[in-house]
Amino acid sequence: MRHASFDGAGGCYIEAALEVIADKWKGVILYHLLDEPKRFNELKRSFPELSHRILTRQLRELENDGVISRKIYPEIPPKVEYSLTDLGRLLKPTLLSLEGWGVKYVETTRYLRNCQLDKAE
Amino acid sequence: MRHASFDGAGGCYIEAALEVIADKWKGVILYHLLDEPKRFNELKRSFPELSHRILTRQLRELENDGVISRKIYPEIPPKVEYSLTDLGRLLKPTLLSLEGWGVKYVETTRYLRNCQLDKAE
DNA sequence: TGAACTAGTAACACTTGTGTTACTGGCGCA
DNA sequence: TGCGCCAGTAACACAAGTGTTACTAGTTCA
Repeated sequence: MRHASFDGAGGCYIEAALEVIADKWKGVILYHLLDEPKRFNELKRSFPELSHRILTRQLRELENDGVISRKIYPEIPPKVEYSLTDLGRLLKPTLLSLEGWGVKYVETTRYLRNCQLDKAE
Repeated sequence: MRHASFDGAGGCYIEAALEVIADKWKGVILYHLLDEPKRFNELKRSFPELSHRILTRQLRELENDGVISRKIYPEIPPKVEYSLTDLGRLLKPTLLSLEGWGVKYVETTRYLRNCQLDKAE
């Protein structure tokens, strides 16, 4: 499903961006990394519903896409820290913009839902 | 996979926003509607790889989410026009921000790809 | 001694999303 | 008469994404 190339026609860059951040957990993972690096289990604790395995994969994909970097401390027990790369940090305004719209969306649909309830009664 | 509710904790609003716009074609469809309403087949012609059926479904879902509206002109042959709702128009800065980051992402990864080629040679 | 911590990997099942094909009906045109 | 236009729907196949379970190794703590 990945595009091999992007010529920028017709909003292709939007597709490119969404391919990177739009998987189920990636947006939220990036959001949690916006301000500070986090360790693997630190992230895992942030998302109790997210399994070990899936977190690993999402992190690995984000790493391959160049938006986060993985730093391994050669300690026992192992310590691995995930942080945004320069490219990842550029996502901050975009993510905040998404969040802002998300608030409006949730408010609006909640309103619409209430309206439908009103009609139903 | 849809969330029933969003309490806003930990970037949940980002998830909410992504659930609306992040399906394969939705970002691009919205992008094409940013400036003017479009007819069904007009959109279809913009995406030759996108099948009739899929376009219908993506449009229907966007409509259910309240970001686009569907206006039927009772003519023969039928005319159906899709345009952004108020909520949809609020997405404009977000989509442009995504596009901007997409450009940087594509440039960066192209650069990285070149580097790997350099190494391989 | 055995459990829990760290950060993983491998094999598999399940769910969702995407796409294909064939069909609808009223009209214009050759 | 038969084709294409318009905007769809229905039934189905297939690919991708998500999630579950069981496993790894070295260390610390009870």
